[in-house]
Amino acid sequence: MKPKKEVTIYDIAQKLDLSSATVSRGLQDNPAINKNTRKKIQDAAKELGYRHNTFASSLRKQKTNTIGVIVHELKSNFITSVLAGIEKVATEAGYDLIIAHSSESFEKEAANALNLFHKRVDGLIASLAFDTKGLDHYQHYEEKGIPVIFFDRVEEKSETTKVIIDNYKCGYQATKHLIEQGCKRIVLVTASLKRNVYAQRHKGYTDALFDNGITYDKDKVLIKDLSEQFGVEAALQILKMKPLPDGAFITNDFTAAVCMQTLKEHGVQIPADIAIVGFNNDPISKIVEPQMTTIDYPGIDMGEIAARNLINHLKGITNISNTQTIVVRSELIIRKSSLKKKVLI
Amino acid sequence: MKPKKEVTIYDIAQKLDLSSATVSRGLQDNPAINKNTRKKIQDAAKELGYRHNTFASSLRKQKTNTIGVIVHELKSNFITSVLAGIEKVATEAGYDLIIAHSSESFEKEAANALNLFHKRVDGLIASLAFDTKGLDHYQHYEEKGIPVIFFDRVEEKSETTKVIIDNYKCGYQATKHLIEQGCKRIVLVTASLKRNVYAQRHKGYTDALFDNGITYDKDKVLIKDLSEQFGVEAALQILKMKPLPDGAFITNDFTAAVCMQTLKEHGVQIPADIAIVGFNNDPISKIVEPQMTTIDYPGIDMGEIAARNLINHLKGITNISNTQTIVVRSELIIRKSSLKKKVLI
DNA sequence: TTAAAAATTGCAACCGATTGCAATTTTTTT
DNA sequence: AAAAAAATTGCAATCGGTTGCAATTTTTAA
Repeated sequence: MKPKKEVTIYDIAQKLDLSSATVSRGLQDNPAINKNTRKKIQDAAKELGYRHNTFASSLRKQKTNTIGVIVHELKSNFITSVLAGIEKVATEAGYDLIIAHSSESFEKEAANALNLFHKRVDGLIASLAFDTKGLDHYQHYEEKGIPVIFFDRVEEKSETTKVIIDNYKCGYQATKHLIEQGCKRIVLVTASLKRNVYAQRHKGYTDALFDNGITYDKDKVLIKDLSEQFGVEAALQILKMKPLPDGAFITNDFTAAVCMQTLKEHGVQIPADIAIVGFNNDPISKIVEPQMTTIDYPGIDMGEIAARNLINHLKGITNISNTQTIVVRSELIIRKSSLKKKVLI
Repeated sequence: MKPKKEVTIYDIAQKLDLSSATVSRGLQDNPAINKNTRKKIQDAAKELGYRHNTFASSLRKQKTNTIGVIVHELKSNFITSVLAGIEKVATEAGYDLIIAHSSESFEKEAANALNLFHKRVDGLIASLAFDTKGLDHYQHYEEKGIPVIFFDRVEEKSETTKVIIDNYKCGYQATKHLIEQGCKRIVLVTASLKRNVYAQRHKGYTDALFDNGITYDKDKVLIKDLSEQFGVEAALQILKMKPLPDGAFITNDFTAAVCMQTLKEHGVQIPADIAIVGFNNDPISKIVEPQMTTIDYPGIDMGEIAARNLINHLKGITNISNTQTIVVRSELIIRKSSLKKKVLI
């Protein structure tokens, strides 16, 4: 509660009888300044309790050393993994992070994008909201030449750099796996097909059905928001289907867990009656009973890759526009929830 | 890729043949400026694609309109709820957020505190890491008169403002509930007692035992990090105890879920053999089987309260130092994992 | 010992927005 | 119509650090 006056480079300069320019350089360890002088400056700074003024610096340098991150949701194991990856790389490279989340709202996403733009982030890493249409709200960035990298939820047709997984392959594999387990009536529970990840998974699903001679039935595709509530709803819908489906591919582990639980409450045996495959390899997938077959993909790696590419671009080491799309590995992890047949391992 | 020059108030001033001072005021809707002039300025700003320069403004005004948040972990449903609460209030009040997380490391927490200090946040909201000792790393803030509010994980003896729940009561209630269900050998699985929340819960546990004539047995208290791994370890330890415990209070739902799962794999019946109470009311607590009794407390409210108090202080409406401790409601939610006796509801 | 090269340091002009106070213009009052 | 009050607008300094270029000092070479 004693608002001391801030210490500036001028105070240091005065104390050491130097110019502010020398002090500024000294604090940055600029080799143009004599080693002893540098030491003296840094010591004096410590002694006086100097703190670097980011604004003054950013104002003059026209960059902030800050990376903006926009995610569609924080309450997601995948997203927090990605953030961990981004943070690791960014911290090592001396960049700060500003994290914003859109809560799956296009409006909030656009507002965040604008806000971070005003905050003059040096670069942006983003994952789109459910209902985000187009990338016009990132227009500003392009105009100013501020690099933007998208991950996971991206706009496929765009010319931007993206870090994604092969959602088509995942959808295909998951469905094929269910078919191999003998499933013939496979439900797909997913979110808006306007979002690339869900559209691709859906395509993988339909193609796998087709390749195995199973007719696609649009009534078996349930689309909503992948919330807890939807898990219950989906289960109830499935229960109403005659004949009862014998497999379900649910593109989110939490929703899948809730759905499975509801099905079980209604006397359905998993996997005997209905085999289930989730998506994300969330910790919850190992907690539910039976443990859930799911798709694993490395959030932390995606974060690291996105951040590293962005930073390399910022430092002029590489150029983002050369790297259009980076596909990260993903794999089907088979657990009990989908195993109708006995397997020897 | 065409780095246009930034538009400044001077450009607007020139275009409208006004002074930069008038433009600055006009952009802020300062009533000292003629209404028509204000309109003209704002229109011109839009037309030219002006964007406010936060640094210049912060540099001059000596404040950033930014609140720093330090959390011990992002991968936590509770924490993300708190963040949601903080964000809601902050956004409404026109404050931005910078979120940093310490990954339960004292060093990272201190580094983050320093970094946010350098970024000149107007105020700070923080929750301490496991092993954080003392509050010396927030010393700078006090010296500069920057308000800091702690939530959940706090330093009890400190004179700071805190938003917490009554962990003692929670620990007492949870334990008492288990006793009422007939448990006599109750295990406590928790984290370092150096952290207030765990110390208080522990005290509640011991007092509840004492009040009910049960001897405290320190071998029944398992302390570690509340990780997934620890859930397994705790279960194995419990299994080794002779006679087998008949109740367990595990101060984290995820750890509790893993522990419960491991116990079940070893043939233990829940709750018949061992009744279990968790902590947090994480979504997972409703997914496990049987559904888990747990302590619910409102992360979102805690976030809102913390943010609102901080902002009110910043605006001079209230003074933080008058409000030392805010205790938020919490309650025991009884589910099947602890019900040894039949209950009529 | 002197000239040339290298190493240090300082000058001064930015970066953009804000704001106390003065100046000017407009409106109201007498 | 003149004086006083109110409404607008502008002047100019300020926030603190950065950096191109010039000036000075030191070191090395001749």
